[in-house]
Amino acid sequence: MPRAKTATTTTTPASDHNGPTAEHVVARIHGMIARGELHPGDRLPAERELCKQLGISRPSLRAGIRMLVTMGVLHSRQGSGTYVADSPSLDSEQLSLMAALHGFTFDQMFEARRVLEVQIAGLAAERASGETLAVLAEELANLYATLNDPQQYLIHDIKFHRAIAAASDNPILAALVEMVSAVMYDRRRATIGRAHDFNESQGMHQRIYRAIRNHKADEARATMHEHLLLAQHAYRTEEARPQPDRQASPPVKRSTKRKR
Amino acid sequence: MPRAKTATTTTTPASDHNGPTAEHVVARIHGMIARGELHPGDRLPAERELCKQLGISRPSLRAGIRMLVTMGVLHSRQGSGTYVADSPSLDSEQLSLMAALHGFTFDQMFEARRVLEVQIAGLAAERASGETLAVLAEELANLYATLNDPQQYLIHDIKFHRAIAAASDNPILAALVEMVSAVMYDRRRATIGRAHDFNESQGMHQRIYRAIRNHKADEARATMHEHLLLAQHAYRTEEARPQPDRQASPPVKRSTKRKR
DNA sequence: TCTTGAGATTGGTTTTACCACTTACAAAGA
DNA sequence: TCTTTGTAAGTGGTAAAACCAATCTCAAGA
Repeated sequence: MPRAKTATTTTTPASDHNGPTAEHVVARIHGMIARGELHPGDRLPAERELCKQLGISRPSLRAGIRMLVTMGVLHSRQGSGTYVADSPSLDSEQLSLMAALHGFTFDQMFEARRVLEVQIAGLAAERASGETLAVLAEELANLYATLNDPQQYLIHDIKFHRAIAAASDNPILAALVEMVSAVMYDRRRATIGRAHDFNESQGMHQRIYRAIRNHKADEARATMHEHLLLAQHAYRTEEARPQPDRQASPPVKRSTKRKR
Repeated sequence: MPRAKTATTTTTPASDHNGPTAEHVVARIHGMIARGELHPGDRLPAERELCKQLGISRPSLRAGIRMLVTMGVLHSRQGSGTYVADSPSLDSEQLSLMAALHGFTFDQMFEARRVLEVQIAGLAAERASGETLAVLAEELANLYATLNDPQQYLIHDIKFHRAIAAASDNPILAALVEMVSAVMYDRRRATIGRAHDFNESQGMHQRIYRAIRNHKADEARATMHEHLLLAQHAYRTEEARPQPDRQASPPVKRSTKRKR
């Protein structure tokens, strides 16, 4: 009878996870941040000193720090110190790994993008300022410049969509888009070479940009919606094309035990 | 160079991270999962053996494993082994920490929820099956049962919204909702005690459930939209109200000066 | 004033050892 | 024969000490 997983989950995770020590470090630093004792850009005390303050060994402290680094809350620089992150960014790798683990389909990814980015385009149209519009225009130009280079075009495609998310002026939504777009990029760059024509895609980008610049929220949403549907269809075409082989190596030792 | 550092855009490249060793472990296991050599529920080789295979020391291996555990891809059980996660779940703690770090406002959280959950309610209405509807109905009943217990009501409120996300049949969207709702819970449980009446909220839940059960997507979306707006307003009221005292967390003291 | 290099400091890695927990299995009891 | 139980092996968790590599500081020298 494993615990019923009280649904509160995560919040104060004395849950399974690792031993309490590493969690203790995370909770402690979490508390320092929540209490306002640590701000973005601040430097933490040296490891050898901090582990004394917390009364734990250095490996344990490092374990906790490593978790926070993985979460994107801290980042360490050898020889310098450990600092509080100054720009919010969710690590996209975990979504990427989950995608590989649980076989997220591309249709699901595009659906998630539609849910997020259609509304975000509307918000961006309502709020975009001169500065964010300039970033958007720059990425639009980069897209034009790389129409004949699929790999580079894909990169700037992602950046364009992220710039729109940033223009929505909601860091939470921007972070979510970053996650989803990262896993998108990971999987699509494998097949992007088989794409044959970005003119249609780029035309949509142009229209989206204009709608945002002119503060036409409805038009921005509608165009983004159409764009994502077309992109989804384009990807299906890429995927259907002959593949340079990607073996799915035979199953290995599946333990299948785990009662848990 | 396993990770895609190319499309990291404006945000910190996340390249610094830790040394390459831990990253190497993550990339290696990521590859094993992507290649289909590891499946959810599988058990990894013992640490002492795995570190020989990878040609690194045990602490380094453990550092990489700890990162994957933090991402929710693996989970370790002392005395038993390390296993591949069997249910997708993004660790919400990182969003929670980012919220504390960068001062996400509640309006931003509710806006993110609207962007996500309104469309998700529509998807749920289109796809909800008998089984998922049963889960929804159960949570609805739990809500009724806890109308007089704010803390419990809040918990089931979150679970109800998560159940809707699950009913959308898109694990990516469900994972995103879990993240956002977790940080929501963390911050609202501090003030939920000051709420005085959940009847309005519960009426909306009832209407949302009915719309989903009857497969009325438009109605589900409209009702969810209205519900989230009302909830946002209700929270503002709670926040403004004097605290009925409940030791809970002391007010944030932001007096500390920052020293770069 | 600018450069430079030595020393101190910091995080990164390894090695070794021990502890706490879990599991499997075989011996003892019914 | 079946059940119980206690031991032993194996697992992840923690700790300590030592060393490596990158960085920073700062004073000596040009």
